[in-house]
Amino acid sequence: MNKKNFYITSAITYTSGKPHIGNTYEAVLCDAIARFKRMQGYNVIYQTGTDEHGQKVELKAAEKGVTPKQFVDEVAGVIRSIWDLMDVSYDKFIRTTDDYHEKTVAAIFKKFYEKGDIYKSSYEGLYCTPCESFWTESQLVDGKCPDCGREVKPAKEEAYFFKMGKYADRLVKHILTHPEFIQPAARKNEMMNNFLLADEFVGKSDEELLSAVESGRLKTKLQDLCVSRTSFKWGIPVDFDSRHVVYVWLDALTNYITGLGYDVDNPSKKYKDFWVEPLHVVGKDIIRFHTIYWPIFLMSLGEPLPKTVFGHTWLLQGGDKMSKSKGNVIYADDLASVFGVDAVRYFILHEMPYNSDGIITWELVCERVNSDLANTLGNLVKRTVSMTNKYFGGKVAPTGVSAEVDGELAAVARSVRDKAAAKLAEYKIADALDEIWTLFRRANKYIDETAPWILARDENNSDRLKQVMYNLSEAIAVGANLIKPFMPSTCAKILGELGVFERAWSECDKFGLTPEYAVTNAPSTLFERVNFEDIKGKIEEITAKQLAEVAPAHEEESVAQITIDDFAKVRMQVGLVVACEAVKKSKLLHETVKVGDRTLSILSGIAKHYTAEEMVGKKVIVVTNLPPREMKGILSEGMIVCAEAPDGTLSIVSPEKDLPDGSVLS
RNA sequence: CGCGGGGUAGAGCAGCCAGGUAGCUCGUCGGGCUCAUAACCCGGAGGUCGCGAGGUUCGAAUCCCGCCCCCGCAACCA
Repeated sequence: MNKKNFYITSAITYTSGKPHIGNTYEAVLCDAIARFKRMQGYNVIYQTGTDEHGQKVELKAAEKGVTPKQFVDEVAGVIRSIWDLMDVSYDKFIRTTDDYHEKTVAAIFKKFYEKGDIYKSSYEGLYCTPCESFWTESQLVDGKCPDCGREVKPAKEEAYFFKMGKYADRLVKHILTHPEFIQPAARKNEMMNNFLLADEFVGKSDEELLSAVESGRLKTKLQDLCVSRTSFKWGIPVDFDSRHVVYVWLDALTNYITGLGYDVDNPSKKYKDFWVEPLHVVGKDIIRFHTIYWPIFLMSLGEPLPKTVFGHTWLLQGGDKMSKSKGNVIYADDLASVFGVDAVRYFILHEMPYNSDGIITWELVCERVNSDLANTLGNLVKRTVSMTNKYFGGKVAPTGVSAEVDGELAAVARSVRDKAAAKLAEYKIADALDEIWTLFRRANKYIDETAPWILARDENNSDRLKQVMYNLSEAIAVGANLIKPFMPSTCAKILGELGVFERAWSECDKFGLTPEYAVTNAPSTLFERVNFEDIKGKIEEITAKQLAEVAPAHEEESVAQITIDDFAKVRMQVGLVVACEAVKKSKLLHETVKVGDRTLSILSGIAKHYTAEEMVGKKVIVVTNLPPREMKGILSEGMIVCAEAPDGTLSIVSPEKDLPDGSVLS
């Protein structure tokens, strides 16, 4: 009776605003895995939550005129309500502002310091005082602060650093010897080559790397990490130096153990029981933090490393990243209001390819839901229940009058459980769902093969017909049990229609188990078909609402006023593009522009918007008194003026009348 | 010569690691059926598997070499 323990976490969601469908996907993905494991008999703790500290939160709160705490309370509430709406069965919802978390993080930081893994030094860079930000040389715009355009000056800021290098060899060795640590495996190379290995080791085989580690020859490019900040206050104070707050990533990552009751001196029983082979599910963009910094923090604490960090791909809106200013953000609650919670869960779990990003559009959701849920599954259940009522008053039991096709159906039903489980073990959720759907498809086919309506014409076939109807219910029951982790309420609904209870995992590969089915006499429609044309109006409303929310924000942007003299400093002239070519491996075009009697070489980042050929012959506006600057080894002697739409589309600006090049703007 | 992923039917993907009749879902066309939600079942059309009449092989989507294109990250966008 020793049930195995299983600990799974999603990343905690940053509380800067309402989570979109992509964020929600992660919570639902973890939920499906957690539910599946529970069904298989594990004791599961699934932890999710919110990441609430940091400068961005502080700024957003100030904008709204509330305290950071008030701000995160509200957003955390929204996030949690969406998780709840989506039936996310988390066991623990942690907030990084929870008192035990803050206390433990401060203690961990102190332990690192006492151990000598954290040391005090200073961060040097160019500082913009009003913005309280450090910038590097290359980030500056025109030698000034990229945010506010004011002067920056060299400055030193006191900060604490973590000695990452101390653990680099051990980490590389762990990655090399634990292939399951970074999943999908393709991500391993990315981490090694980009962040860990020094250049001369990139591309070497695992064997060579391993021997280099063993003999102490391995070099890495892992730098010490700055783990404290003094530029803002909204964070966990360093307890022995209260001017500093703990770096948000150190704060956030430790949630995985503080939520279990980890304590530097006296870890809880729960922690010891569940921090065994934890699974972290995270977006592919933050794999780096979870496979480099987090394991190193754990090594420093002397704790075991997670078994697997699974980096899932993203859900993209029509191939683009979602953004409010494009009005194309899709939220789980909007989708659920049209399609229902389980339909949305099904879509996001099913539509996510393993290796590449998935695509979501309202139209794709519509197609998928109609086809897989309304047609294949919903209609199957409905026709089965209807016929059972029509022919047998709703009650069927096995009669033993079988045919060869019965065996085929039963074989599929018996094999589905393990096939789905095998896919799920590799985190191939979409494939697991497909396995289950083969059973529903097979059942639809079985109806055609047995043609119950023909059997019903002859009283002598009654026992055969009864067996057929029983087999159908049984096949549906098996499938319904297996979709529980993915669509919990649909599972319950179907079993309700059939008038049976859930079965145990050990019985999900059995066929013919139920003694009798007594189906409902009023079959319901599980999933309504949705006509895409009918929801277009609703989608437009949602888009309009988003755009309306964004528009005022743009107007509020305070743009510093300038004087007419300031404006006069900028010399803009009409130019004629006489030649143009694309610059390789960049989004730059290299134009040769005739401006009066001068000919300028100009680079502009517009290759995504204009081809080199179409630029030739265009009249453009050029800023001609900028200092020349070199990019990609080519000198740029001016700037072509462009207008940018909210969605990022760029347009060059041309004089409305056909003025000669060299004409001056004023 | 930055790093990584990808290019397979109109769309979205699997197959590639362990070479051997090119597969799935949707769409489309035709047929069947009538229990059911314009559903369900069957069949057809549609693919030079990015390019190189390249290499290895009896045999390459799959392994090797060269090239092109797309997408992330990085850089850059005067």
